[in-house]
Amino acid sequence: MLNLHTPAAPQSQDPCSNCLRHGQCLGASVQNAVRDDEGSCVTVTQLQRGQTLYRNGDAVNAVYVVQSGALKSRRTSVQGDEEIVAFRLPGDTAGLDAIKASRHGTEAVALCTTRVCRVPLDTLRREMHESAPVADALLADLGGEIELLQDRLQNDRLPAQARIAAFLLSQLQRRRRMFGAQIDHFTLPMTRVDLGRFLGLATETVSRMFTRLQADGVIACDGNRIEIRDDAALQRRSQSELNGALPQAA
Amino acid sequence: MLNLHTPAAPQSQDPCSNCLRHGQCLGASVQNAVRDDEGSCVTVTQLQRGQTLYRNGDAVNAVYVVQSGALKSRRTSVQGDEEIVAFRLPGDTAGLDAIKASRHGTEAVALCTTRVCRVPLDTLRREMHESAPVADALLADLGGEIELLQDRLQNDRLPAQARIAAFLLSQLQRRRRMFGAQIDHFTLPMTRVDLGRFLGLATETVSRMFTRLQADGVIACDGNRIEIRDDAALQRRSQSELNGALPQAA
DNA sequence: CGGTCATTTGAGCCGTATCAATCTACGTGG
DNA sequence: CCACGTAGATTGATACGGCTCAAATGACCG
Repeated sequence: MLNLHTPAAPQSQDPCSNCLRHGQCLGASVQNAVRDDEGSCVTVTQLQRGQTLYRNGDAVNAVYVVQSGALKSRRTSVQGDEEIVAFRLPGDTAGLDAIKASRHGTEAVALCTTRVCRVPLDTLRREMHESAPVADALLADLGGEIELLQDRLQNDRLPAQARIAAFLLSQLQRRRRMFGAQIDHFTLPMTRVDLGRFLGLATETVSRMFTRLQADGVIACDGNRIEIRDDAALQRRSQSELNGALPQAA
Repeated sequence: MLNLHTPAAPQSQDPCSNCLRHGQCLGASVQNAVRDDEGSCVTVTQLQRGQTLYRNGDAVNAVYVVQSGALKSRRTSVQGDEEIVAFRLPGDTAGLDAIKASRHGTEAVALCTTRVCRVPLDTLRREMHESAPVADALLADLGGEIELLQDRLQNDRLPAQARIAAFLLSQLQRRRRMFGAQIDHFTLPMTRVDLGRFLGLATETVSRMFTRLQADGVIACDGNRIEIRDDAALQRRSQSELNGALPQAA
């Protein structure tokens, strides 16, 4: 019951100054395009864990770029249970999935303390015509969303262990792009329950796969703190080669 | 081995005149926008069953709107087997999934004799800035692709019978939008094998589900000719209510 | 007429869901 | 400070849905 809806008051000044990805996102390109004309339309908001950014059925007034923290975009299935469409990490844009419809078909909820950069939709639509960089950034984000969903579709057809392995690899790569290629451990912002709802697996299965990957020495983990001990083995398992644990010659 | 690559020579004249959806697609809005300036950049091409429109790795030079017939957009999974991302029916746009990357990540193959309307990508990108209708049509198509993939993700988590039921309903609705609400039968352009690769089911499972739906009187079918005998029952089964066959009192 | 491809049906097995129990961490109120 | 309730995580036992393997049939085509 901790879904306080109202986000904290937006902070002014340069919205990109505190962003983990300043200047490399849809929000930044809009901000740059607008700056010439008038004041800032792009505002920054902070959410606490569990707070909702927008709900299913809300009018689509803006899209949101994650600056720090993490969101989950969720849907409710016909049977009434939660399905997680995507996790949004810094640099990702949430809300684009409703750019066709006038109302959101998903909800966005903060997984931890999260800063987002709010881009009004009318600004976006206007600047898309005025500014080539904005148009490019928008098309890139939309195309990225499509690629993401296609990859997810493929992933959902792999056996459970491969889904987990592929997920961990994608998380690892995200951190590496952000913090450097030497990173080999990180903290997952989501629970096992969320992970199950994202990957289409029962929570118990998720847990069992983590246990197995640990037992085989591929990863080490303490709660949500994950250490990748064997990249290559994880890679093999993500392609459902089940012999990923053995020390292989060539 | 019947993948003759070269499509038939494009036909000139008004590209929309023979289209099942003339004037209501991305191609038409581009055509209208361009017509003012210069000659037509939008060309029509006919494909035979099995012909490839574009391949994985090809440079993305254009997107294609289906005028009549049907395409499948396919990918190859890490294990090397075909996965069908989407079927493209008249009015659908193929090739948008690569709008971010410079090369296609999917292949498009004709399921039967198919006419497509080719829209060059540079024209599209240019007119997107010049013409609001083009921008709107493009955003709508991209948003539609995202919605489609999200729906597919949900569908892939339902039991086999529900996936088939939901698929048949979606096909039925497509025909009804095109030919009228009284339609209750149609011919599927794809094989059971394709359907399995689309829905993430073994061919045998697809076949068994068709058999069961027939035995229960929900549908009748002769090969790919499908008749929907009980809309409501199909609807119930698409939500994995397994009692869909019984005659129900409210 | 023989080859290939699509479809259907049956038998058996395997992976994952489900059900159930336990354990921990955490926050709340007595 | 402790008793309690709640939520997440882990582990085991069992059931079942769909995949795999196998075989038979029919349609189409060279």
